[in-house]
Amino acid sequence: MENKKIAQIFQEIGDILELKGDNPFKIIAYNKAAQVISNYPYDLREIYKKDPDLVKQIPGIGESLAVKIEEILATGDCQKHLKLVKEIKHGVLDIMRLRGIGPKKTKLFYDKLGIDSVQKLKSYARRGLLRELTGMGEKSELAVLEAIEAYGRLKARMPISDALNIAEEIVSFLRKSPEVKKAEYAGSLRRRLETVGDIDILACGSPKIVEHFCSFPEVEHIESKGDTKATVVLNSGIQVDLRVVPIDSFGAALYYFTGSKAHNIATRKIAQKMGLKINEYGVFNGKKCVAGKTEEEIFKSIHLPYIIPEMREDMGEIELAASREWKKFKPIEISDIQGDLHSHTNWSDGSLDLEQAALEAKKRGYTYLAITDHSGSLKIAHGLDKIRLEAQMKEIDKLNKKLRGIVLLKGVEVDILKDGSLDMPDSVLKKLDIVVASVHTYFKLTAEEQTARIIRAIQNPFVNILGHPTGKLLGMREAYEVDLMTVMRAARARDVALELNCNPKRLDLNAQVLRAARDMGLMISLDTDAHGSSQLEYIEYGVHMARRGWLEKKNVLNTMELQSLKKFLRHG
DNA sequence: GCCGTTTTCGGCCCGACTGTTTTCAGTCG
Ligand SMILES: Nc1nc2c(ncn2[C@H]2C[C@H](O)[C@@H](COP(=O)(O)OP(=O)(O)OP(=O)(O)O)O2)c(=O)[nH]1
Ligand SMILES: [Mg+2]
Ligand SMILES: [Mg+2]
Ligand SMILES: [Zn+2]
Repeated sequence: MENKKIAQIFQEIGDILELKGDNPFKIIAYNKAAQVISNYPYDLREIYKKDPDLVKQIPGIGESLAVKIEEILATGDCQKHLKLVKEIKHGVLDIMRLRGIGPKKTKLFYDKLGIDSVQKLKSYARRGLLRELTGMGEKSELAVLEAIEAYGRLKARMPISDALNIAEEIVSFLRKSPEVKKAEYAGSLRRRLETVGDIDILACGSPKIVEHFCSFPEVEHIESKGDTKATVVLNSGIQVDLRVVPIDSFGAALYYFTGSKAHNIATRKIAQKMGLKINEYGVFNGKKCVAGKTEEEIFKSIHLPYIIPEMREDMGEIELAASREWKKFKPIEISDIQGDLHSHTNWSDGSLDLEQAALEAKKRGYTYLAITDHSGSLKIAHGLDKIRLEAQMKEIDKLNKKLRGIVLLKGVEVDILKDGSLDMPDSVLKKLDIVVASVHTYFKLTAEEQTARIIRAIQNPFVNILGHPTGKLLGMREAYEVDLMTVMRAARARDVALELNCNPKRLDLNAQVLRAARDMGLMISLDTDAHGSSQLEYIEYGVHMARRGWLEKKNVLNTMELQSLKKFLRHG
């Protein structure tokens, strides 16, 4: 998918134009285009091939940017970008990315002192030469040094699971104070983005809350602090933003702080057209506040129904909410989930035995659980060979006679070998209730090879689900190169489902892919890939992610009752 | 550079904190 690269080019054009002091609204246009393209569900190359005119129908892409997209698709880059990159030293972009240093200061340092790298900046700051510049002083010079220090220590984007626990801790810490009437986490965390840049927390009550917040034991230092907001960095290097507003503004502030920024701007524009103004304190008609206590009120004031946080990305959700389609649209809920179709036991690299696994599923109110241990070629995972898998099948049959209220499905997570064949003979696969096929090796194939390999695997008549379809590990390993759209069409044609792997280290399938799947009627299976006790809980991450991809009950395989599920698994 | 049931020109979300400043620019959420 080249969308990411195109988005990066537009983002960099925006950054350089900003450095040069170009028209701020042009810069906004480039930034907006980058945001839209990076969240766009479809491969722009495919869209362009289908009909070049479709590209400029994407909101935020006009004539000029459509031409540049065409150029990038054809040549790998565009002249405007190449020219701008030549005009600046690359080090100045690094300077601009330092916290508290933006385009204006970066330009000042370069124009007046020829500073074109973080290294040089540090040396000038140490020698006290920055404070001489107009608009600079001792404090801002020190801030530059601190920003350079912080650059290495500050945590980059992290998987959502790394932030969730600490966010909940901070929220309960705040709630202990009598000053705090309400506290919630917001931002990308509340939208359940798979990675988050920081933790955003909203509290309602008096300005004293800010002090209390800064006294949280894990706070390493305070970046900024006022009556209504503060930014701190924890010992772990995680940044936490607090926002404090009066209780009557709770809904407006939660709405503002949940974002996304693009969604906020979009609905603020709608309000503007209606003669209203939305900010974090409420919706205003002149001086009069017409909404603010709840998020529902805010939506109502601009004639929109409530949109769930997971969808607020300004990627069409506002248009959907305003359309007739909305009545029929019901995002999937956790209670829709009937079972789990990918789990491991101590027969391979899991820790529970079959019965314990079954009981955990039953405890969740599930009616089925598929046991899908690894196949033999995965030695590190103690994969099952044909003999042991058949032995396990017998055990499961026996156990199912005994179990009440839960059915174990006999399955395997069969390894996809390098050539796309499967690590288990068809004669065994055909006896199973369910087959998950996944890639665990040879991540470095070319996109063409990997695509052909996976398609061959899912063309096996016994495969039901393609496991962790991109192989990415959040913050650890990139997705392998693969033409996912082609894989998805092949899967759709053969009634194979794609897995949304709910393990928080993976969250493999993002919102964009899920939306594409939804549009083509491709089934998605929300699988926890549980390897031990309590890991069926990962389904929560998956349901949130599914909602980000606009999935409804009907798009998700494991919302089916056992009977219809079995029918689907038999391919009709 | 994008966009349009008021507009094809003239707007483009709105506010808090910091530091340097005699009234605000820069940066960030
Ligand atoms: N109206 C408006 N709201 C903003 C703006 N910037 C940020 N916000 C709101 C929406 C964001 O979701 C929220 C938190 O800001 P963050 O910078 O932490 O972004 P967010 O949490 O969405 O993503 P992140 O994972 O932290 O990068 O504040 C802005 O320029 N305008
Ligand atoms: Mg955030
Ligand atoms: Mg933030
Ligand atoms: Zn697995």
